[in-house]
Amino acid sequence: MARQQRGNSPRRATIRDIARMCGVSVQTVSRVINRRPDVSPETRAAVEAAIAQVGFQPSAVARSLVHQRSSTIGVIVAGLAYFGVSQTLNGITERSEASGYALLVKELANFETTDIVPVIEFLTAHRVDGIIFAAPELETNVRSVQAQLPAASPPIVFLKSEPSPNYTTIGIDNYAGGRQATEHLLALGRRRIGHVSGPLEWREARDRRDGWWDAIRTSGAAAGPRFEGNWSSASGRAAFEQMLTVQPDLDAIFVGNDQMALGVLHVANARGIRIPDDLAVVGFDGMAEAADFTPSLTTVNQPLRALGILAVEDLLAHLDDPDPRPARNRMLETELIVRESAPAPSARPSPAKLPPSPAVVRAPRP
Amino acid sequence: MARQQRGNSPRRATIRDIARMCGVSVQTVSRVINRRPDVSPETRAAVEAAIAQVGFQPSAVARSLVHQRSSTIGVIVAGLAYFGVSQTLNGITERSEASGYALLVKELANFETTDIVPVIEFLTAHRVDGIIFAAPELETNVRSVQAQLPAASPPIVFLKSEPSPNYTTIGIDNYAGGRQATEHLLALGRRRIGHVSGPLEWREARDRRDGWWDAIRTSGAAAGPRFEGNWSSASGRAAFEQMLTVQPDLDAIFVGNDQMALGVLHVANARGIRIPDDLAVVGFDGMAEAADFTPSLTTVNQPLRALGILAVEDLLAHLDDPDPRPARNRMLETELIVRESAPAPSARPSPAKLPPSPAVVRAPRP
DNA sequence: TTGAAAGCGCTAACAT
DNA sequence: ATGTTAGCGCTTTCAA
Repeated sequence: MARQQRGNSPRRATIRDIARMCGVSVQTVSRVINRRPDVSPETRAAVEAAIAQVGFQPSAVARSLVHQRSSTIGVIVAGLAYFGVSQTLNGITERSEASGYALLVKELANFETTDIVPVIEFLTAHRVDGIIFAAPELETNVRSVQAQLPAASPPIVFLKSEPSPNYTTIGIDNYAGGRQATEHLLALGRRRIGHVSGPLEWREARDRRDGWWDAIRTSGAAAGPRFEGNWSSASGRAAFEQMLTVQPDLDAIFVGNDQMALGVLHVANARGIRIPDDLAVVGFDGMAEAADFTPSLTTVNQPLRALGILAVEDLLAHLDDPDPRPARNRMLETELIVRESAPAPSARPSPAKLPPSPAVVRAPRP
Repeated sequence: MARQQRGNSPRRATIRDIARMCGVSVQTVSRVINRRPDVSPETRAAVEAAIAQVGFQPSAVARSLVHQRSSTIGVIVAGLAYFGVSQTLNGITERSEASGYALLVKELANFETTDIVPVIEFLTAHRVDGIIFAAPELETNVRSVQAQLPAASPPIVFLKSEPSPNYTTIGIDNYAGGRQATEHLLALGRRRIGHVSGPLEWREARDRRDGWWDAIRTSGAAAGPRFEGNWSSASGRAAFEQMLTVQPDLDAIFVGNDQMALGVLHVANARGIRIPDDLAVVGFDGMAEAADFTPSLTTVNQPLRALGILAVEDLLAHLDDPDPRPARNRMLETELIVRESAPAPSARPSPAKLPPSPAVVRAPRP
């Protein structure tokens, strides 16, 4: 094992060292490094030999300084521990990697962080070529971020579902997803449909709740109970237990994410509540494990990786755009995955055909 | 909404612009930026006003060039979609953020990637101050990485469990964890203990299997069947189904991770196999959701976040170290979390006291 | 307290 | 095919 791990002590070779070693100018070395054609084969060989010999690596820092480009995308995240966030980051890394871009990742200390200026400034100071704001959309944070954007920032894509005329956004249609889930339950003939939501500071949580609520209202069914969790399975368990005390005759429940749904299933199994006969359950996220819950979970799949991939692609496509481009807004669709916890309506005849879902109607929400 | 999202078009203000605006030298501006004391209050005020006016941000790139430091840590990951990897990254971001370090993240295209040279070179070219190699440890990759380390690389910490005299490593004791799990099952009086392993190219998978195997051998019990999964719950389901055809009278099973354990529980529940009465199950990872599996899962908890945190701390503590430091090797302990799927021995009297676990004995493995 | 000069490592633009 | 000059934006001497 020849080489030791080492600090920066032995001064790193520079382009000038190589030039001296070969008796050529730095320019020639630069040409070799950048695979320019206008170098004689012999010179090229000599330079390459020298480079290999001393293990020279051109400084990307110096290059960035000259080019005013870093081949780096800044990513702002929060809550990497959450399924959605980490899946999205996964898509971002995958796609940026494929185009030779590195990621400069900054994680917000907490979700409520409204002072994002230092974070953005850190990234722009590092001259990232673009920024992806992938922190969950809270009541306050995104709007304030936008208001605070420094004058000269690179292109930025917000991963949020509220479109804006001034900023590029890519989001997932959580509202439609919530409706989709609830309409599925209605189609099953269920009429007492509860909801366990995520924390309502999260826009995702509010949108899903709104979808649930509007679907119920539209159907003419009575409002069901709603309790709030914090996305964890433990909180789903707690919320469901509370809900049972309030309304024991629930016949369906739409849960804001798959993990909380796991908690619901746990309680139901423990209490002998039969799923889906006594209680139909639909989750949200589409995590792979949901297929192996007991029983397997019907859920609304989110294209989270795609979200990350599209964000990078949008950025790459518009890196060179002149100033005040029209903002691009894009919304991705969810998809219902039907499993045992809320089977297809054909499996159990639905008592009445539901009217087709009319135009969106928003109403006061529980 | 005042400011528009914009490209790089309006040339970014530099320190020189500020200097001209204030009629001072660049040096003075630099002093203000760096909060040096030797600037008159009036000058400082004027400079700060100008900076605020044009939204000037000093270029971190230029600074890095001068300082030969980037306040950036390079992270090499693979399989961000996996629970362990993402949890560890979570710890890394948290800790580095706290110290003002940014993360330059590169994801390997796939696990088998043995040619990591370009990745390392990318990071060193960007003059990261340190590198954390957080890709899962495969049969081949880590060793080859170490052999290929470029001459002048910054300090590197390998997140792997095989200690090395030449490189700093931090790992989790998967072998002990596997033993721990299996000994728990033995203490429950189980004697026909199967194992669903992860892909055996992964060192984590091999170590856990070895722990299982050695615990069984040590106890004098007969070897149980072993099947290999790919960490997913679906693969756990498939592996367990195969296992049942081979050995239907299994009374316990140690599963290489919690997700595959979920698959096992799914099959058991579907077939009416009672857990833990007919079959005791122990998983590995300690993911929070395991508490809400049906039944709740006994599992071996891994300190994954701690792993990330310690990696960063090690790096930060040794950034300025001169050359060939003695390598530091560290191993973190796992912890058994006892739940319903394999309850504490007191719950059901164990037939015989097991001898205390003797020194490690490795034997040919299934 | 302030400024001038040199240089970090590289590339673009113009020589030759 | 190769070299020279200038400069990217900043900080570090060293002077004044």
